Amino acid sequence: MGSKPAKETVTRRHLLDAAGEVFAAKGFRDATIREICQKAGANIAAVNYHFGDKDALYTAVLSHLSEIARERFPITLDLPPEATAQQRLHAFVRSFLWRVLSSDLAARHGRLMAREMVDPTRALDVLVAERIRPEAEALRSIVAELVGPEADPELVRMTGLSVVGQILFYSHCSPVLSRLFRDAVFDVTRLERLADHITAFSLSAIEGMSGRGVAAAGGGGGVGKRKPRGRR
Amino acid sequence: MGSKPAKETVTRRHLLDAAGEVFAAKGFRDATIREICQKAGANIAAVNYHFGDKDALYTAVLSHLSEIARERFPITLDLPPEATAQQRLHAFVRSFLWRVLSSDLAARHGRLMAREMVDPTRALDVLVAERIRPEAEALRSIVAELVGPEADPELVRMTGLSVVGQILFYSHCSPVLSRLFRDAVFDVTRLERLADHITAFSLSAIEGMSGRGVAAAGGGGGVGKRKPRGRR
DNA sequence: TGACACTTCAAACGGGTGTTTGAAACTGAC
DNA sequence: GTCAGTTTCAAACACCCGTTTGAAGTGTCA
Repeated sequence: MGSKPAKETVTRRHLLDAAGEVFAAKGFRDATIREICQKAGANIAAVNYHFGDKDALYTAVLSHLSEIARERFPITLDLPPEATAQQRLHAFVRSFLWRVLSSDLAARHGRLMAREMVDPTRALDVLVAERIRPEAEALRSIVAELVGPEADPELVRMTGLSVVGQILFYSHCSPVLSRLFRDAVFDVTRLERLADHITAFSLSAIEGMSGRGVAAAGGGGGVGKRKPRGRR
Repeated sequence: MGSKPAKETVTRRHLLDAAGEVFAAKGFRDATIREICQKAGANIAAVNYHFGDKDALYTAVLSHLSEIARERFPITLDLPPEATAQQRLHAFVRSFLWRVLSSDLAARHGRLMAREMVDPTRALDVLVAERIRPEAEALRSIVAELVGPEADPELVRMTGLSVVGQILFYSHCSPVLSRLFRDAVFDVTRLERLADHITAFSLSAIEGMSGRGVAAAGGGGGVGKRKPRGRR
């Protein structure tokens, strides 16, 4: 619990930055303390002095980056509290996509999380408890509102997973994507278009699947392309 | 090119099996030759004698498992050539899901591929060229037929990625899923329901998004929620 | 200045890794 | 039984890793 606040020295910050870079690029195991220290301009013993050991450095990086990602791209971007479920879904997709693909610090968090999901370290348990579960619940409630109150809980769950699956795919498979398509760079407009697509795709799917579709109403902010009142 | 056929001795096969197990469980880097050999009941030098080095063993495992997966779960399961696009999409989703989640040998391939996608080794390039790209093209043509011939190629691409994203998510994030939901086992009926959901979700999305929607017609085999057709 | 706590440093330690080696064991044909 | 070819074996090698150590540097306050 209340461990010491960990004085913010300059070397400590350099180590944190360099470690984020190297861990994101190579993963926990393949990253070496020697490389991290060299990139940080610090001595090999600096990690052990400032953090204790490699594990502690890793979890420090993870929580640091995840805090950055959360405050830069909060799940409910700048939505008013009375936003429609459609708008909230769009905001969710958008913020997640940016967290994971935008080419700044937060993206390191994306790659780190991707690694952690496929090949968990001990840090995943607290990550699931503190970060992932709350946001999964947020998504669940959005989807539940879209699908309708009487919907099968398992349908709601699978639908939510279909949404995040579309998003995380771009993060998890980016090495494959960059090999499949040579124009696989994600600039701002590309990201926005992607967020629009995923949102429209999901809303359209939900609307079509739930015989009636609460989703058909709404019509809030310009989320999808156009919603031509689905045939069914 | 035509390297030697690699005599099939019993030790070689044991090594291949054990390596598949260990590589799938721990990844290339964390897997040790010592553990593989011990599991195979072979001497430490056996890997170098039969395969050359660790890298060669790894690529041998990868190509071995990917061949198994491809022949056990071909993309067009047992469809007749005149099957509708909807049926072909269902078969695609189903075979992919089984490749990745079914709890037999092929699933090792799934975990191995997941690792390879997030954290590529040198083997990924040939994997993309020989295995992934052809199947990506197969999916593209299915989606193109569903979306309509006049559709924007980028829409087709993003839609295809939305489909595989939903599938691979379950493979990539299984450590997270098993922590989020404690009933995260994938038995046969669960898998079938999942395949049905992803197919229905995607078809519904496509139908709703493409103003008209070729998908509306079809009505072929019961692909959506209902599932009359038993297992094979 | 001198005492003190904090931080950095070069060097080494112990352990685990993939790989090599040279001999031993085995196999099957003559 | 002999012998060549193949396969196994225990032991060692060379390397890289995370970590530790004890001394040297650095700034602060009395």
